[in-house]
Amino acid sequence: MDRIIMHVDANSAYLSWEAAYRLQRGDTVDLRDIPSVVGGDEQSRHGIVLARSIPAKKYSIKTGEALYTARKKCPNLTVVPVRYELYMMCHNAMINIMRDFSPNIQVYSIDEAFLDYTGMEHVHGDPVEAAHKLKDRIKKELGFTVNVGISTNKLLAKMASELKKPDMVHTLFPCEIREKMWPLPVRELFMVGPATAPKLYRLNIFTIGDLARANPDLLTYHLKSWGKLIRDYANGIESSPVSEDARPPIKGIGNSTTIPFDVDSMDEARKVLLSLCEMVGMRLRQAGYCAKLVSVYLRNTDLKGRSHQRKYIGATDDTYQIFRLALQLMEEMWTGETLRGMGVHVSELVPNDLLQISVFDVPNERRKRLNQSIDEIRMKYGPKSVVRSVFINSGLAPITGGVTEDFKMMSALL
DNA sequence: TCTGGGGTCCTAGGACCC
DNA sequence: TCTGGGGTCCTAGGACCC
Repeated sequence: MDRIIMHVDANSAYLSWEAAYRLQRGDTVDLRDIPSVVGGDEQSRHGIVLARSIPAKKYSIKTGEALYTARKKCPNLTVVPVRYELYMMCHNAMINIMRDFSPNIQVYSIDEAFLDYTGMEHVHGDPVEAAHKLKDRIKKELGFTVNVGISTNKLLAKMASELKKPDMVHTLFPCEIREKMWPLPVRELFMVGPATAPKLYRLNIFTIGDLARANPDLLTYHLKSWGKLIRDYANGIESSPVSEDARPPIKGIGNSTTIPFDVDSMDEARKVLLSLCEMVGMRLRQAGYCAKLVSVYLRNTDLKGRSHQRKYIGATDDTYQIFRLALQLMEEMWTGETLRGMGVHVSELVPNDLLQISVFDVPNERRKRLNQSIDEIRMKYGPKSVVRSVFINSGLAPITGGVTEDFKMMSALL
């Protein structure tokens, strides 16, 4: 029996959410009606476009491009700052409305989720009508629009929700693939990115339909297993379940940052590294894991990145231990060139409680208790409540990571 | 004084073992 | 005198998503 899957996608999420919030607070201008973007802080060199309005799109402003170039395209562009707490609230509110239509929801990202409507016709009626009800309820109650895609699997539902925006319901059932999906540029297929698309062009594959009908051996030869995957997708073949709680265990935790100033001294690099390790360590302990592998990433002023990694004998969740290995890795890798960005990533995670104490581990109750109490204070009073003295007046954030300010909220969701 | 930050999965090549 | 072949682990890098 065919499933019925819906994919709900908030239109220009960050920007719409900010717009809805401002209108609610009495603003008279709707950001969605003017050229506007949500952008990072240029002072700390995080100045890129995170979301754009449809009028901004008309100036060919792209998500991910520098605010500097966006302003060149449109000098009177309105730029508003990011506000993750607001996004989390909007996300939660959207998911809650979705739950009225099915008990089986899979959150895909902050602005997208799947809904398994199979068997729900008896409760809420025809899927297309239900999708309209869902869309209209979100618009009326929350003040922003979504697209809903409907089909028999997650891939097609997602492709459907991308068709025409905003505020639309689309179906893309298998019998509609030829008509609605095959004429689209191949780049618009899920999993065909900026590296794969040019390879396909060279094989004379320009539309999703071209890919669907391409010789499988040719694709395998040029693209290995990737070729088979995207050819299946082009034919609408995909069968993963909408799984709410079977959320796979996390594989790794990482934090990276573009440093507000160029770094050429080991002293500064150490501080940045430490602030990254603070965040990684805290998140690792919060998730209840120890890590076996630590990786350090350096990015120079040409924006070229390199990484260097090493395994522990055993595993750890101690900030200081992570830092020590990370520092060693950085010293081995860094040739002294000017750095613009740095990252720390841990992986090969072992659940805390299953961890076997290796003979190499120095039992360090004192350090463990220290980590614990610092985490507790930070969870309660915010990440800035405990700060290592090296960061005072350093011009650096004592804890570095994209979700620092919202750590409490983000972790509450998970 | 242009280019974020969070993920997952896959592959290539070298080291090493039998 | 000769230069196999399979398997695993490790590391670095690249692909994609939001």
